[in-house]
Amino acid sequence: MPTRYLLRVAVPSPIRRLFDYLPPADSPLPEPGQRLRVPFGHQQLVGVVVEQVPHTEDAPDKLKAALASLDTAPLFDPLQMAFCRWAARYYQYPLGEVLSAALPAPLRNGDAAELPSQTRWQITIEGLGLPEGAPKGARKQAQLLTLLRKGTRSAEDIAAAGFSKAVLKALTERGLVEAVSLAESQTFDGPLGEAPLPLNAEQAEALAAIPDTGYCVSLLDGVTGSGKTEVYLQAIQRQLEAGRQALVLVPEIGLTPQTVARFQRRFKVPVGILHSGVADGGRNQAWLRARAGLDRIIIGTRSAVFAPLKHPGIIIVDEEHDTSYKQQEGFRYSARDLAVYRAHQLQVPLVMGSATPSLESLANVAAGRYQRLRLRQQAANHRVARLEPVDIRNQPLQEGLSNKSLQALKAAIQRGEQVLVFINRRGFAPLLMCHFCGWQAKCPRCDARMTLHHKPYHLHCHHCDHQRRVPQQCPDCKGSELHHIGAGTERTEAYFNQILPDVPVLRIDRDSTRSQKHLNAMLDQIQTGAPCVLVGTQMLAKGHHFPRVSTVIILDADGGLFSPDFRATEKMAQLIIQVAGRAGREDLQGQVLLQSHHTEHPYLNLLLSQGYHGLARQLLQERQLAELPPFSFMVLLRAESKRPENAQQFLQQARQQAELLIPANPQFRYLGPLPAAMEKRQDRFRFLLQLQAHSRAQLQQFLPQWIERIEQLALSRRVRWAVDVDPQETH
DNA sequence: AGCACGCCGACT
DNA sequence: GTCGGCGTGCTC
Repeated sequence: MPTRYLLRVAVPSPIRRLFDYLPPADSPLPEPGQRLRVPFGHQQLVGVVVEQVPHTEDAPDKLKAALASLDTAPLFDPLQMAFCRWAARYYQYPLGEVLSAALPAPLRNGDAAELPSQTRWQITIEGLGLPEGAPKGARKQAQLLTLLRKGTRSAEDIAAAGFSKAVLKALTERGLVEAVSLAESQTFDGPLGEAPLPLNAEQAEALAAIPDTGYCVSLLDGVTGSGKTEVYLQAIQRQLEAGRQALVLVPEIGLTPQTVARFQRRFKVPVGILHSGVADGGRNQAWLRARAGLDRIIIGTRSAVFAPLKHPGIIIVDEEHDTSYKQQEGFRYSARDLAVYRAHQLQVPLVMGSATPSLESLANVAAGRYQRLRLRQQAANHRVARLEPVDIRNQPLQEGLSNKSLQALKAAIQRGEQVLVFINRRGFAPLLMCHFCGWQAKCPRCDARMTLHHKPYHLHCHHCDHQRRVPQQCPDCKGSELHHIGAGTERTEAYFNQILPDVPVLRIDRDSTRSQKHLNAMLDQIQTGAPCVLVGTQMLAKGHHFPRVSTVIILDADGGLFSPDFRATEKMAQLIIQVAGRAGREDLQGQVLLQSHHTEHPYLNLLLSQGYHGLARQLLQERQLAELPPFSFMVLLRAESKRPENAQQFLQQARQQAELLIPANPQFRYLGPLPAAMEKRQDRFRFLLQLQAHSRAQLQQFLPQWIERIEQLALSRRVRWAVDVDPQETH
């Protein structure tokens, strides 16, 4: 008698186990990797078949039947299933949730995995050559061109985006857009559009060192302007010529239309974009096209590391030091680290690039796991900006600026250049305080002060988004003198507007760039090269190129020197070098003024005299002495609760359980429970327990056993808890 | 995580 | 009298 097979299914639920189901009545027995709609408690979920099993281990009476099969063939191939299983195990996150995170939203919710139409509309080379916003006077046409710059679209997509047939027709007649069949977009005489740039000796050497096939991780370690992208492009070209695909990961903010346009200009192949700025439908298409092998280059942010590839050829991780590769909640994976495993699994080369490589990657080079490819030489039209400390001890400051900085700023503007002022605080003032009694505006839900914003005028908590109106008088003493203390981007912007009434001041921070249109308008204005002052936060350090900026002022370089976070100095140095990379390009000699109260601090001096790598060497030595990552492996158990004692006790008990498994010893250390850096956030009290192990294997073996015990603690259901493997933020 | 069931306070 | 607070338990 034939056995009636059961299906072992991964369901997107926080329960760390698989569930067995009877196969759905209608279809043939689903294969591993196929999606099912299943009943789960009182809801219905989309699960993925992991295995066909002849019988269930326990509770056969509880078995339910799957409701329907959602795919006729596996959506995940065996290799991808294995990749997700590995990720689930490494980050100790439920497989069902990992598989769910690997899919674009529509597929996650059970939509059919179908590519709609066989005809695609594509922007022509002429169309790409036009500036953004053209043709002038034809708004709809310009908008459609902007859409098609992101990649080809089917007629359905275009209609769904609100464009009529007439718009498409007009663009076709102007020769700016053309129809291509899917088959046609696959077959082309060669992948090249624009000609490759000539390589200098270092670039040629780097390119030659990247193998065509087989696993090999290269760290492309090159200063800004040394032409890393050209090396990526030519490495990708070889893969395209061999009929294979390239997966390119970029930081969240780095995926600008300029980046995409550069790839599209260079190659005639279809490019897929996977990132949050692309609507669900588009992302779904890109995912399916990557899987079908139709898109030959897939560019995306963090989650694109899960993109399926029919003919994998190479993986690129640009700006590998960028922290946006690590997801900071839920499934706390690092796309950069997963990319390494994926490249190994697919046996393809991986190239990571950065001007400021993470200490992790530098340690991997030192250990011989990665090969380092250095680009020290800047292109002729790039010159390194000079870093200059500005001692602001006992100096009069105007809105945070020293006289020296102010003079440099004015001089640059007078020379017709652009200036960038970097402040790591948005809003008008980080503190509202009563002059009479010292009352401060605090967030009712967090251990944080509320930031005063002027446009619109309100108080805003940057940690929980709580907002309230600004009191007219002190709520405590009724005093009417409320002082705005400290400066944020808004205040600095207002200050420059006041002292330089004829100079445009552009503020670039999360508040001012919420509208893509406004951001684009500002970027356009910057590109004109007319003198202006850019005021902004970290956003300025990423992605965008400002060739006419000659002078950069970093208002406060001290942040990274005294932080309890062991990564703070590394991050500060990366930020300074990245911001400096924005200055003094083309023909302008740039200068970067670092305002500091600690100009003789050894870290700052090392950075100034030996550059990023000099400081990195020192920091790596210190990490080694302190046995901190990357010389040990860290895991955090985070817990939060409205009752602080619950969270703290939970971690205490979790630690006891851990010590039963592995008693504390020099190779396996425990720290905590400790209050988190901001103990209260959104009305929850947060604590953490830190584990540091010398052996990654030992830690990985320990984690599932520990979590099993944690789940059995009564308190585990009364607090929110999460395991964070390789945490970025350790406070 | 959802979602239901279950047992105690301030409302139409 | 009931609407709803969140504690507790379950999900093949």
